[in-house]
Amino acid sequence: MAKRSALQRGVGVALWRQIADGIRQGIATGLADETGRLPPEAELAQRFGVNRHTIRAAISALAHEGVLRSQQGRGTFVRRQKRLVYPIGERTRFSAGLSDQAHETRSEMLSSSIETAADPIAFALGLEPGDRTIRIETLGNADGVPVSRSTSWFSEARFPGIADVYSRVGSMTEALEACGVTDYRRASTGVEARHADESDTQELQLAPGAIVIVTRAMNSDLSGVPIQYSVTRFPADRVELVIRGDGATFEGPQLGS
Amino acid sequence: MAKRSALQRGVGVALWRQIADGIRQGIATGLADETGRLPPEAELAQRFGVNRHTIRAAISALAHEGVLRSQQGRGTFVRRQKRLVYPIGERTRFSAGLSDQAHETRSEMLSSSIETAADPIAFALGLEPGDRTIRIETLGNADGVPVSRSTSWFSEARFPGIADVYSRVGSMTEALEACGVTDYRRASTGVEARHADESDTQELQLAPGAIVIVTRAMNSDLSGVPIQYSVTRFPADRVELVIRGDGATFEGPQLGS
DNA sequence: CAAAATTTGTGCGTATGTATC
DNA sequence: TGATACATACGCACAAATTTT
Repeated sequence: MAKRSALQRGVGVALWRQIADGIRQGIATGLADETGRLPPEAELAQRFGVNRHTIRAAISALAHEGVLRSQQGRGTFVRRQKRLVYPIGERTRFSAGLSDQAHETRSEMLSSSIETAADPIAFALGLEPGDRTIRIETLGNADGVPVSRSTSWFSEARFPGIADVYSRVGSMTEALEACGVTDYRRASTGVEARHADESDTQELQLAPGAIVIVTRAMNSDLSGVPIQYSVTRFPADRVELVIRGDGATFEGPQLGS
Repeated sequence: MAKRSALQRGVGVALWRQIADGIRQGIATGLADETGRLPPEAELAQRFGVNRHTIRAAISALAHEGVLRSQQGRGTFVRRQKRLVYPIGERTRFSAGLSDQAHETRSEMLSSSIETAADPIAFALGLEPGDRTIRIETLGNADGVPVSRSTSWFSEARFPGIADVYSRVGSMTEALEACGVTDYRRASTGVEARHADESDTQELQLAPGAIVIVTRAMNSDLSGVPIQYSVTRFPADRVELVIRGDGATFEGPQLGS
């Protein structure tokens, strides 16, 4: 077993939170045994070099977050084990990529509105500043757990009723089909990562200090005309992106975790 | 300007660090003016709703980190403004993608070693467990700032002298060429994000609590035979990935930052 | 079935870090 | 600069639930 990375004091991040992140990370790399049971608090305390109270604070945070569950006398157990793999490629779609990894995947529309296109979005969609766009907010679930939170823009002139259709069918692919787009492609995807802000922690049910992966995506129709610009936030501890993989993913080593 | 996200007390992350992260994020979205000057501390204190001491602690941390520089009587200034865009596609290469964004990009070999292939890497490279691999550690720089930290594995049988060649030429593409690989393609890329650990903070010169984007990549030759497996860590506040973009990237809105 | 060992839950005192005023 | 309040972390002790002997 590799030596656990050293904790740092006095850097503005409490030890219990660093440990919570360490445990969360460790779960993916064999910290818990095959039954999902974590080592006892005393052992974790020794391994991390802290007091048992500090371990308990970390576990308490993860339990509150739904990652762990403790039982007096029995131990502490992992609730969810694996990360979802979200494939990104020319034919990226929400449900198609996840349906084989979870029992139930659902994309739900939260709200929609009409906006005057500001500069960057107008440029991305090939509109004039001042043209009207439809903005749609969606939440992606896998087995009841939020795994993505998207904001999408469409040209209102081209897709006037897309919000209504989408709210009924719950699938972007089907909604676009109903608007005359038989097929579309992912033209480009930007990827960033940052700390979750307040809206992330609420909408994705995250712990404060959690990490979100942010993608900015352009979808175009087959003739290359942009049809959709969207910004999506993924919880970094529940989702992993895979680019141009055929769905298979190697379980490579983590390196420094 | 969107309302700044509320700070939270008692969540294991000190206010000054939350603010430091907020400022770091805000720099990318117009917190500083065109000269790179930040609003005065008093104004920041009011905007974040904290005492000026707390703002000073945040600025001090960012200054120590090299992001800001304060001058008595003049103000506080941003040192680096934009994030590097690291393109990922079929023909992903290090220097080619960055050379137009920085004056000097360099990839430097830190060390190399010979390892017996463990399960996941052997599988990824199409080797038998027990076959020998060459492991190469590299650091990517752009204008003197670390922007990537990679660990790569190759089959020793196929590329016996690749470490020596690479350490001389400083380019993976050229090193592979010298070993008979005229061209190669990125077969798949896995993307995750996590907090920086101790080795990240040292090797990439990051602040504790910073975020790293981790990619796990497979490169194959033109006949589809895997030749390289690598794990790369990028500082999330210095680098942004773009997938299958032609290099152009839209400056879309950040949404919740 | 009973006793011992294991493991989580709780209480208290103290020292230090964080944030305000 | 101090004074104050709260959060964080430690150390020790013991209670309660569960498993093992």
